[in-house]
Amino acid sequence: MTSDGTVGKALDVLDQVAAYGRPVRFSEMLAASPFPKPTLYRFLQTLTNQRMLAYDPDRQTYSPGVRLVRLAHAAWEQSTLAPIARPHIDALSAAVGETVHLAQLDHAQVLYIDKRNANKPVQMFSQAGKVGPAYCTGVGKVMLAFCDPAVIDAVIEQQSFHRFTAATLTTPAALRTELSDIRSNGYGFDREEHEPGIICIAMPILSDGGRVLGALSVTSTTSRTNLAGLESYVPILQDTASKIARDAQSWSFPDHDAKEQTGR
Amino acid sequence: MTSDGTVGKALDVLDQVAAYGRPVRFSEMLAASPFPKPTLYRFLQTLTNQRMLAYDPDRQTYSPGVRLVRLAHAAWEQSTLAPIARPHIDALSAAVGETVHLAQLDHAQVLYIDKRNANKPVQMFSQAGKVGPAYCTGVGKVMLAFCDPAVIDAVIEQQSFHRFTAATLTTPAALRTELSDIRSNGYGFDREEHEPGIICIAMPILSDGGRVLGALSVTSTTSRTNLAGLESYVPILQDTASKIARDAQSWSFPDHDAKEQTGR
DNA sequence: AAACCTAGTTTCATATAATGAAACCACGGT
DNA sequence: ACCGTGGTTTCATTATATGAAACTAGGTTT
Repeated sequence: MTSDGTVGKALDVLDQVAAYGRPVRFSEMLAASPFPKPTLYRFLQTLTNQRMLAYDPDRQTYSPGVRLVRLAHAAWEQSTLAPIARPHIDALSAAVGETVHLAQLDHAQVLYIDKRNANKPVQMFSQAGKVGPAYCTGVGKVMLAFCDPAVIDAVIEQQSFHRFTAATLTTPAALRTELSDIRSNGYGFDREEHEPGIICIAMPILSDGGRVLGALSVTSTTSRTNLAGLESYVPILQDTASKIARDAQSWSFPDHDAKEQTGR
Repeated sequence: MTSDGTVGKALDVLDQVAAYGRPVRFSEMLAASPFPKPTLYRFLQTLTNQRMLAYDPDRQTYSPGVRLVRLAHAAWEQSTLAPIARPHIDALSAAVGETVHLAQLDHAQVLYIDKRNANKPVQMFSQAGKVGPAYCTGVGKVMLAFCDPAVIDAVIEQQSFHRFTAATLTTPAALRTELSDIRSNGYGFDREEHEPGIICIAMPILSDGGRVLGALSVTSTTSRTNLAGLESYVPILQDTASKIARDAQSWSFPDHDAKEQTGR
């Protein structure tokens, strides 16, 4: 499944660099790479020439390159809910005065697409582009809950179920009952499952056909409110989600987790 | 120079998709592509499998994929000035109350890395990740002015010199004298050269060695102020730029436009 | 200072993967 | 039923990626 052709391998290398989250040396990568020395070396050269990577000659380190930022802008504007949702998120943010997140599901992980801080608007890549675990975030669980059973199985398979807090759901079984609850409610919570003191209410964004387009959430702290307090946002969240879904409808959305086109 | 190997070609295809700025059909791309039909077809398949592209089966269109957003987040955090500059930009924004831009030079174009909106937001062309022309933006001219002569020549070579407004500099000669002025002043302006009514003052961010790290600018409109008014921001801009440069120093920055590593 | 690492770079015969002309589908129109 | 356009697949040919081994530059130990 993974790695089709030379291009796939090169992109794996790119992912590997990105995964470090810091400039990384050749030897370091080599140790963790399935590729032999010269192969890895050439991939890094090629990617650097293409400015997908940036090379620091002093420290001899590689990091993700600026060309990605440019490409991502196009991706963000065309292939995510963000541009459609923007006005609705703005309105929601103004109404609730709390941190608002917009997320989509990408490859078994939650990808944050946009964000409004309570106080000041934050730029797109400062938070947007960040990924989080699907099993212990409000948006993650809510999106998962409304996916096809087959997708749910596949995604659960890939979760690490790392315990972040005392409340983290750490077993597939616990997660499945939670998903079931979410399906009957129509929305879900994060009960300090990812960070202590941080709670949120999350609402799925569903197309007419019931397909999951994304999710949005309002986040707060236990010091400011509680789950019941967050629940008062349900109407406005539902309203916002359905407006986004409506607008997305006309746009006719690409299927991000589309099955491979070819059976090969 | 362009296109080293299969990977380079695939990335060219990716760029092509991104350049359209909208979902694009296979046949449309084929018409504009140097590749023969099956080759282009396979590149699109590979990129789609890798989620660098998103394919809409209904409309049979391709757009940039979400994987890019994730990768770009890493790039933004590691290979741009943005994380280092953030606190300083925040302070600057608060002090001047106008739109503030942070930009870097990427491949003869201006890449906007971060942005703070004015209290009173004016709808404008720019956003983080967006690119603009180097020859008719404040940040572009200012960065170019302090580049090596060889780089200047190369970049000027690649400019389109499209006339956006009456004030746009449309010849290499005009641009070169402007750059010379900027070098002696230490900063530069955008005199409605890109958009009518929009003016800005731009300050380069230079390392100790005099290398161009990026630029920042304060933008306003002719209805609110004039060039002389913007000039009053020079001290705070200089201060901000030097603080960013100082912080970047310790970080030891990758060279984005590094010469190719190998003489081949 | 000679010997010896270690990390990075280059070579080159071989294996592998990309290539693209042509053939093939699928479907909407006539 | 026929044609035509747009998309997909085949397959012999060719170009490209591959990786063992050899090499080089710095730094470290004897």
